[in-house]
Amino acid sequence: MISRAVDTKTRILDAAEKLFGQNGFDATSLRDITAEAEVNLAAVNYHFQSKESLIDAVVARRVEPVNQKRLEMLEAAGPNPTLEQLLIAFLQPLMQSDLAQVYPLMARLLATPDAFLTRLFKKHLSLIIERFSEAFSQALPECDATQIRWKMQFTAGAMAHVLSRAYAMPELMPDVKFDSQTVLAELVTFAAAGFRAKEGI
Amino acid sequence: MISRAVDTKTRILDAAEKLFGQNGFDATSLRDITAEAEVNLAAVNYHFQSKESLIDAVVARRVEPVNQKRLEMLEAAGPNPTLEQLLIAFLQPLMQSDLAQVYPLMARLLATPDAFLTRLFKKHLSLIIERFSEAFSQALPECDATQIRWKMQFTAGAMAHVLSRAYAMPELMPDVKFDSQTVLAELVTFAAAGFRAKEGI
DNA sequence: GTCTATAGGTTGATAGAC
DNA sequence: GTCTATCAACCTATAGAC
Repeated sequence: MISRAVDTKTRILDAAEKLFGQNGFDATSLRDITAEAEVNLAAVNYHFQSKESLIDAVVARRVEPVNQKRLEMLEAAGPNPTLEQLLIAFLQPLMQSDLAQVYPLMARLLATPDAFLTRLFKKHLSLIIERFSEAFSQALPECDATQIRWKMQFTAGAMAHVLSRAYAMPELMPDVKFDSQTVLAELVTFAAAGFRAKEGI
Repeated sequence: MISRAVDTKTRILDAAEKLFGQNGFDATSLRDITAEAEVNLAAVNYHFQSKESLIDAVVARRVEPVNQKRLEMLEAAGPNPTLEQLLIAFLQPLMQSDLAQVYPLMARLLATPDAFLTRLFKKHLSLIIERFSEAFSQALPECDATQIRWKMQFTAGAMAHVLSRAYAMPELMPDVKFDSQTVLAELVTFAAAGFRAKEGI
């Protein structure tokens, strides 16, 4: 349930974030959102102009702080960061446990290749991808730019999959407790080894 | 365009496969499908009972042969397969280039955690997951079952992400040509190293 | 098996009172 | 800013003629 101690605009954002993550963007109607937020239907079109603008606002509210933290951690790692430092700077700001409620939304954004969402994705992430691919290339000078991009895609896909299944995990993996700290460590270990691996199949 | 040289039922499956992959399950209406297939709207409910049954049929037609090939390759690898052999047996049947038209559909299935699709996913993949997790555990005896499951999740996520972006890749990675043979090799190398990596972060 | 026609319900968005 | 009421468009599914 969405807290009533905040203004209408925030309640709409909170409800939309929850339902978009849970059921997807297409399957969530504006009526579902206003019912969850306990606000009037017309309030959505008053505060946001359209459903697409609402999606943009919902995503931007969560992505921008994550990206800022990523760039801060990238900078804090100094001029010659290790591969592990780079992976943590990229993954940790999103996989923090206090963002667990946002995992499903982020997973939808990462894994839904619709035209509008792809545009949104590029708008919010092209700078991050650029900066980190430079850093990865510098950390692995023997690896060409194409290979770096594939390895980043693999890592992002692994992360997206974990985020999308975070809540379903107990069902899919009954004896495995989901703990974001542990999974982050597992993923960093996995991806770091993958980045360092040379061709030879 | 869907070929007219096949029967109505197949034309519906072909059109649905294309549009579900392109625009998602929710965003694709039965009208979209019958228009693309050039058949009458009522034919969908005649040949399939409902939209959910249609989705099931569309998925089953492609997943079952892939799973059969996976089990064949697993068996053909003998009693003591290498990690690389296991990864190829899991990944190659789906990432074959002659299945490129099916990539978007498979990516949607893998990356959409809706209740109905999760049920579909489990129905078609639980046997595969069981068999391969046993085989991975046997190939990496020093790795406990939980870690094996995470590493499989990471690998599946990397694969799903590549499949979902296969057609968008030229746009997201302008100077990288998508070639399923090359990407398969890159992914096997990446994942094999990730599987062998020990904790130590 | 294939068609038309339509029932019955939902959707995003807006007009206009307060 | 918030509400009610409503529009026009869309949806899945089915009944019934051929």
